[in-house]
Amino acid sequence: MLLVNQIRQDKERVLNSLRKRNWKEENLSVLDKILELDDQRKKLQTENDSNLASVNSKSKEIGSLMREGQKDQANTKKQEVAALKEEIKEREERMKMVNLELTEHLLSVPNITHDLVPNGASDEDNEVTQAWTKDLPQLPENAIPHWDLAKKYNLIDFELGVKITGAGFPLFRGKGARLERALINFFLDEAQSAGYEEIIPPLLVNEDTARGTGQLPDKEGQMYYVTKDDFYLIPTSEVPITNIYRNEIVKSEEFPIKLTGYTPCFRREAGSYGADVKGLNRVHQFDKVEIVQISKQEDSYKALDEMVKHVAQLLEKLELPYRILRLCGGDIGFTSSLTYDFEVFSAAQKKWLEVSSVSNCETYQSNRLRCRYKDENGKTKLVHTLNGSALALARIIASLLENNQHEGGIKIPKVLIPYTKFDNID
RNA sequence: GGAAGAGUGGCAGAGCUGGUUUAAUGCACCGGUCUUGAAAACCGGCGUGCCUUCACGGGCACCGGGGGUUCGAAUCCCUCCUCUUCCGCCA
Repeated sequence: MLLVNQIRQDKERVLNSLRKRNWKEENLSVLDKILELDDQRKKLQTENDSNLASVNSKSKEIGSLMREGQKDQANTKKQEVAALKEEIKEREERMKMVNLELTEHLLSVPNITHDLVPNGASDEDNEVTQAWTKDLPQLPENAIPHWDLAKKYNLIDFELGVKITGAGFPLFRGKGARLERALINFFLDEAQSAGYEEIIPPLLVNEDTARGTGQLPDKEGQMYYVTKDDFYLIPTSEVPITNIYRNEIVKSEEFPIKLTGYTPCFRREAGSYGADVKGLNRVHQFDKVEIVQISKQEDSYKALDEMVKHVAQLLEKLELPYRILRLCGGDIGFTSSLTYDFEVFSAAQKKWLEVSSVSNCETYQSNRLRCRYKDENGKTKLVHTLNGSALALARIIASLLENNQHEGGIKIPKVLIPYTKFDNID
């Protein structure tokens, strides 16, 4: 959520950002509406505070009058207070309405985009900032897509997943399960070497937490919800991990904060059907190792670069062909200022699959989280929050299986062999 | 799940028979005096959010969350959450 002051002081920038996100001109007036509501809010509060102050002082007077036994005068004062209270009640009612409407509008405004974010309407307009310049893997004509490979080598059983739960809940077994676990451990070890502290967070979160990172209210339908206890299944470990710092004032010596965590991720993916959901391309439950950084405002883009390099290096080590995209205004997430996506080439499907998304949310999340720090002048500032996948497992497995298939099975990349304890799947 | 007790500012800890305590005191922390330097001692500062002010400053709210009683609530009532202890159940 943006601060009203960001809109007030830098309205042009916010407007340009909304245009970059392809907002219709007629919807841009929401900013004026916000400023107007904020003015109303301030006016109401000033009036109300002075009434409250007057109630406070009169109550004190009543106290001393009572002690002196001046009952009549006290009663007169009491009546004055009663009148004020009527007014206060009425005004607070209005303040509530104004605040509600103000928040509602603020929530509808996405984060301000970074200048580097390219214009564009959809994922086709994303800017390739690092293309794959070497040859793409060439597979023979009869190359097998990963869902068939998974079946052939008994690595993943999609039908059993359906039986046990439903579509989109794959069951890993044997070397498939082992490969999954190998990747998790490999990613966690790499993150640890890069200075990230490992976290194993709860997989269910409460409403405050879901609100903190911006999943609520607008992405409500994307999360699984446990009605009996009002918990949400996490769509990514970014949610519980970033919320560690909800309502905190971070001490400056704690920076840089670098956290990593492996968790399963649960996504309802309501409304997405079709070719893309085949196999592991889009599932309701998948494993992911996430990296999170919480930084001072001036350090966040350095941190973003560092995270991008970290992810790139993982893909290098896995020997997977990848490219890096800078998301355009039409594709970038609501809460992000600047996002880099990583896509891996899955050679049998002949498709680029998104395996990581690294974002700087600047103060958009921290405003909601109320996560702050003191700068060198002792001024309280909102932190910048960053998160990135390092990496999402399902699609990595998909491309690993497809790209590394050969006559005698599926070859395991060298870095993983210490983890899998086998070098080939057959 | 049942019973009892408790939740106060970074920590400790008073207040909890409602009104000069709208939060004492100690520790920690920051600044100063003293000192060659340090310690000790002394003096001062020391929460968050919002409103107002060019500024100095002033005001409002917050004592686990929410609601209520009252002229006035940390203090009384209701409700939820959390923690501790005991019982039950259970990896």
